[in-house]
Amino acid sequence: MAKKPLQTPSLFGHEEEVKVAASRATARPAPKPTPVIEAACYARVAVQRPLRREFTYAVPQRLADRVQVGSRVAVMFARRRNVAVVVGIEGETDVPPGKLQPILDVLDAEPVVGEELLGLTRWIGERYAASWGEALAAVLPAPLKRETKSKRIAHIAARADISKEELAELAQVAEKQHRLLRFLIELGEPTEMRAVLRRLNLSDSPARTLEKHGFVTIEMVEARADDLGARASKRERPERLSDAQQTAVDALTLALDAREHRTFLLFGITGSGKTEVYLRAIEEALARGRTAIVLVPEIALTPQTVGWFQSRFGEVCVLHSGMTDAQRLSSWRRLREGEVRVVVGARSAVFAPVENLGVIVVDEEHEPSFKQESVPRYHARDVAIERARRAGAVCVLGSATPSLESWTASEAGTIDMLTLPERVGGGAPPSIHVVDMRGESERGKKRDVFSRLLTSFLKETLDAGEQSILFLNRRGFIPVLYCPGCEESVRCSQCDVGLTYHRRIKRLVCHSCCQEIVVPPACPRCSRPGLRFLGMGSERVEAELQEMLPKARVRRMDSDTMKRRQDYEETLSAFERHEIDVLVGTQMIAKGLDFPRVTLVGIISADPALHLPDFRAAERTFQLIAQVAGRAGRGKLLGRVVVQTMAPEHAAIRLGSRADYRQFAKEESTLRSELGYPPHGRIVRAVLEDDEEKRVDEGAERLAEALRAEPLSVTLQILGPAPAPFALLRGRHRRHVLVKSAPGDPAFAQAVEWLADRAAKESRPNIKIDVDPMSML
DNA sequence: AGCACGCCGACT
DNA sequence: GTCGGCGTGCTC
Repeated sequence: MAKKPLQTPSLFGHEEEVKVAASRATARPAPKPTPVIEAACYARVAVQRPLRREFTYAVPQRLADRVQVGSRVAVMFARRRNVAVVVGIEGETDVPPGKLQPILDVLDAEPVVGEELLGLTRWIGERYAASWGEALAAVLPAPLKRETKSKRIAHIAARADISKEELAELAQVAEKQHRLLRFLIELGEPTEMRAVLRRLNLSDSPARTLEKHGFVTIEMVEARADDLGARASKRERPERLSDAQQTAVDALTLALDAREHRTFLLFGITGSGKTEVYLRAIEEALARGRTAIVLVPEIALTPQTVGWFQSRFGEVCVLHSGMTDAQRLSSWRRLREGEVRVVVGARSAVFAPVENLGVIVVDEEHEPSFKQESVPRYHARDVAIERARRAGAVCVLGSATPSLESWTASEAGTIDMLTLPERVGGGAPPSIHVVDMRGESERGKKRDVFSRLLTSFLKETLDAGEQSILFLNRRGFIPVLYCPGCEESVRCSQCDVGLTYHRRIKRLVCHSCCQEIVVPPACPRCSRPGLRFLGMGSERVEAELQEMLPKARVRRMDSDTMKRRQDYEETLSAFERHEIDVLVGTQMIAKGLDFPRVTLVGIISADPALHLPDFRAAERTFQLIAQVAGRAGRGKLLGRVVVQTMAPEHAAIRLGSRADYRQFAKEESTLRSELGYPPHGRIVRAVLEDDEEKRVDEGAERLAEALRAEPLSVTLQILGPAPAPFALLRGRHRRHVLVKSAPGDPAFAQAVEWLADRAAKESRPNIKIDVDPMSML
């Protein structure tokens, strides 16, 4: 379908050629040849730049019959050759002829984007303060965003035999190179250079110098990643559904037949059979000749999940971040051709180019990973609802712990609620035990990791030949190195984040920028000795558990031990085969794993999530407890859950442990409404960043002041400027300004517009606009 | 975002 | 005297 340009591009593609030509041209005074263009008509075009407007190009006679709305075209833009998307065709233009440029080529025989996605991307641009072109870029698979076919990216790796002496010498003369090299040695394998440099906040200059001196090798490789096949995980098609499931399926089918848009909240506890409802809804859509999109959180997009859909529907397209560009392109084409009618994927699959959409499922709709944290900062759930609305399709939001936004909408009747109140296939819900850790320290005995109750449960479970999962949302051995002198913890000089001690490498690590330092003998701030380790991370939990239960087969699963996808697969299958008795892990093990022999789940501490500087902290904690608890007793065996906390009276923990969502939603909703937080209002957040503190301070101050002076802000609440929760991140100082509005206040969109314009005008400090932020971090 | 243009400090 | 830092303004 997508046609290649007629003439073969050079080895490096058009961009390079043009760049050379342009830089040569700058030597001469007038680089503009301004030929008179015979225009058949004019095309409005969106480019992938943060310019919130479109540009007009002349359509030459020879291309007139090939230029269509939704086609990709090649144009000169800002003196470079670019791919753009035609968003409109006009008979005339008021662009002065001197500025008008021609369309150079049409890159597709058929438009790549249909009317529906064109409208949707325009909506995204407006809603999320992005340009239409940026929103379109989120839709198109990477290869279609370039004119040349393949993309090569730089990978960097340290030489294998670098000596201690070489490293030590480098540390003396070139600090940046040393930091980079140490990081690469630790990684041990070739890694995408851009990502590494970004992580360490370095330019490519230290990397090039290291290469010149033979410490590292940099090579250009084709983008490539692991293939995510489906695993033979069938889900039997039950002959009968439970009454609640049947009611839900009937409601969805009815809506499908009405061919009108409806959004449903499918509220059902873990194990209540939500997946079967999705599967039936998709069956019904397919039976009516329509198509389906299933969105799941990235972390839940496992071969197992894919398998459920594949075994039921045969051909299913999968879209996820681990795929190569070529794989994504091929999935995309098959969907566009109508060859495959069901797609399962993460966030961006909401843009799958299917026609005649019947149903969009958003599973675990409360998951924060549905919010994209780069431009365009869209929320896939909200985009799904909007897309379904435009397509006259049914949207199903599924969750055991819905976002307060969806819950409130269903209570208000904006969306319809379907409830699955009980577990299908029997299986009693687990018993939940909250342990107040303030009562556990006893005559100097170390009980800060395992309470007496959890200890005895762990022993019993092991003796019974069953499995346990221990959860702690913190990596490392001990998270805090604390100075009693100045009552502060040792923090990263670049990020102002507390450093975590990792025993394996015997160093303090910043979990934000990966910088590592040796443990200082005295407090870096007040230079008094006597630094103390406080608290715990997953590494320490693992170590103490092994000490306590020497016979138990313990495995830790966090981003330190699971560097690659296959590590993850390997550990999970070992756990499934019961070669592991206790799995210790972070966030990674909280979701979606389904093991029938797990009868004990322990949350080592529920508190860290509770203290995040975020108005959703309580909601997150509630969800976490409910989710982790859902891992216990998924089979025939009875499950037990232990939740350890210093704040047992907190609503999130009190109600989370009883899985009383309704009550929690009620209490939390009241708190939010008092403060005007979502869902009782909307937020747009401006984050200002600069490496000079004074500049951000002043910039943030000016921005808040100017916005407050605008007439549009009379109904708005403008908070700040304040230091952002990471006031210093990778060496950049951060401030933020929050704008809150009442629901439905038209001033909200105006404020977004105002901020977007300002962000476009000012480059220092850099301003980022996040509409409906999911996190303040 | 890129990228070119244009104006002030440390090097051959 | 020039190379090169980054502030400013523009992109049909």
